[in-house]
Amino acid sequence: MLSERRLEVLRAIVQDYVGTEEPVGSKALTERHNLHVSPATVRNDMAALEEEGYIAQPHTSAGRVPTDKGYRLFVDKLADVKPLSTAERRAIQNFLANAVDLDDVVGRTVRLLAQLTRQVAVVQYPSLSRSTVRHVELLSLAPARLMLVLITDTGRVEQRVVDCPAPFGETSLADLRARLNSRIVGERFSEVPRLVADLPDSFDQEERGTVSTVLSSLLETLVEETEERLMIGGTANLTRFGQDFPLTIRPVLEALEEQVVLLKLLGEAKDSGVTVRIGHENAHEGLTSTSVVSVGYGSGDEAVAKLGVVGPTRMDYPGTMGAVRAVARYVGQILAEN
Amino acid sequence: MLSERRLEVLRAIVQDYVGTEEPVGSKALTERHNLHVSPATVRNDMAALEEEGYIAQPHTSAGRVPTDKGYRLFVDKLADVKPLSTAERRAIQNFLANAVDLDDVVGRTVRLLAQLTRQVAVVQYPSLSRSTVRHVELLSLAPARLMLVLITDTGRVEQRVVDCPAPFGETSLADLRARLNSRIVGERFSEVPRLVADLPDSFDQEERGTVSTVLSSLLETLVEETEERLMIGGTANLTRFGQDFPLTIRPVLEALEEQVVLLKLLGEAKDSGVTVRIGHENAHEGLTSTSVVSVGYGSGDEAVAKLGVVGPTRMDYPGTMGAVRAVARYVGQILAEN
DNA sequence: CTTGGCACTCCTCGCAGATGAGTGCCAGGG
DNA sequence: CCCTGGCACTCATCTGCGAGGAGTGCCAAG
Repeated sequence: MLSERRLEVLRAIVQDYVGTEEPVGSKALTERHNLHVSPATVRNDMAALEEEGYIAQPHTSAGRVPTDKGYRLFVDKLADVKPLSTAERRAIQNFLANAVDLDDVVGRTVRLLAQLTRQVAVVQYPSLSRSTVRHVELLSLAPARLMLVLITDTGRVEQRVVDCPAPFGETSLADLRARLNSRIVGERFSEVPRLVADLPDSFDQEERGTVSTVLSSLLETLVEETEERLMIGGTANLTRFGQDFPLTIRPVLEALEEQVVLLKLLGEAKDSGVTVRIGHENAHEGLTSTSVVSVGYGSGDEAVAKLGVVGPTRMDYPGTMGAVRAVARYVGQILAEN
Repeated sequence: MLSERRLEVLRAIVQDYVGTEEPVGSKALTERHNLHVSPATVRNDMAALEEEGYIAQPHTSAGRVPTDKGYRLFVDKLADVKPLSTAERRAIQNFLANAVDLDDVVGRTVRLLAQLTRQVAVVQYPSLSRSTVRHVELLSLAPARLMLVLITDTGRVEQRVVDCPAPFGETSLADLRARLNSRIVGERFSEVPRLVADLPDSFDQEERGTVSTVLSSLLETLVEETEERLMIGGTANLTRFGQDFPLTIRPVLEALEEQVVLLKLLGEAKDSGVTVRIGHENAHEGLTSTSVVSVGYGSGDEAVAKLGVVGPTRMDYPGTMGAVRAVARYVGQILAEN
């Protein structure tokens, strides 16, 4: 186990390195922090920390740099989430409150996060699977062609065209529409399959085919369109990474374009509380020199989606975590108000 | 006026520079192209071209590099759009044909363009203003609360919640829905205001208020949501720019995040034919060292939206123009088929 | 366990000279 | 009149070298 002071040294190293972006030496440490010990002592501590793998030196006779393991210890034990100032909080609330629809909410959230953290922001659209049904609409486009429109409590709309095996009268349609809505409005998506299973039974033989088709299309929408959408922003902040550029930035940009990768990344976050994945903890190859700070957000107690930021492992973790948490909270509020 | 051979020299310079990314000298030119003249002659021509402002040298005793003006002449007079190979065409068709909905079409188009041109691709969603109405749906959410859903012929769906001044019965609602649809289905958006102007008159006094509210909400949707959406991709290709990175790439990434900027950029494109904006011809400051190749696309003869790519001024114009044109054509076909 | 001292490593920076690609100009030839 | 070879000149790039300095590791003493 590391002594109290050694942890203090590690904390100081992380803070300094994040601030200066340069390897930090023993002398600078004693000057900038009140450690009450001499550089030589710090050197011994550093040697121990290096031995344990928390810090490393780029080359002999250079200062030390935290390793992924060092950052991990830092966020787990040494850092407190830094709450935002009230001014910032108010700014967030105002900015989000002006959103006019779901797209706008998500768009504003992305911009906000990117600006606050000066990093790349990723926001997932409220997931269908955890939402509830606000309304289902069936429209007749042609005698044997329907359009199915699904509206969620988070304001999302999904639509899909259904080709029916046989023409379907307006009255039957109205009937189906009414029965469908009475069964599933207000229910969670995951419940829907169970709730509609026996619906075809109550229709005439000849209509049953169409009803089944519509239902399977509905269920398909539920599953398939659970395909999560997301929005990203602040990619320009990647240019602050360092100057050894193309090598670093390229794979990150590539990863950011792969929605699958991002969704997996966000998916790994815990439902509640801020999750931090540091460097090599990220499975994806292009992101081994970045950290991902993510958190779930939702209109109620439960998370309906996640959001987060992607930045260099050398980032201001307390500040970033604070910003991410605060933004998630306010987005949740906004969604709840609709 | 420049002689035939001098134009030939300019063409050779552009081609070589695009290929090698390095200033091209007189000797290399004569070796790599069959100009049938000596380096000394080429030097004279180059001096003349420089005099006219078509090329420039980064510093004395370096090769020449085309200027924006040089590229302009090149694309206007010296370059033929390079058609894609049949294999490429088939690949495009297959890839696009598998799209399941509008989002998917646009998403695939972006990826396709980015991959073909190895540059940043920008695709605008089919614009509402030039589309026609496929269906309007009115749903009752609460006694005095409606949801308005608008479906376009290009598959786009816009929805909006309307708060009514007074409760509105189901029968009146069905009535309004039917009349609305019979008037505007199949019509272009720009026609809608005229077509629905007198609709409130045919309703009872007490319902008129709600009808007007709904209609104005509809018109608002038409105007406001003509707010164009777009999708971009292939930003990772920016890393191929050069190595003087942060300076170049940063403003470009920033510009790409400003939808307004991009929309303006695409908006400047002609409706038909490929438009090329080179370097400083782009109004936006961050894009003065990039070129934008754009083209309109649509399901019929008329363009409903635009798409294009953003890349360094030093780009393969014939190839890029060919790819952009081809992709636009096939996207148009796909949209027409729905 | 802490501290000051000291030798050592090795990165960074600046400078000088060599290299070489590329140019501009000029005089001669078709 | 245009093309061509020759030639001097410019200037960015590369290389090697030495000084400077930050930072370390180790040791012996408090």
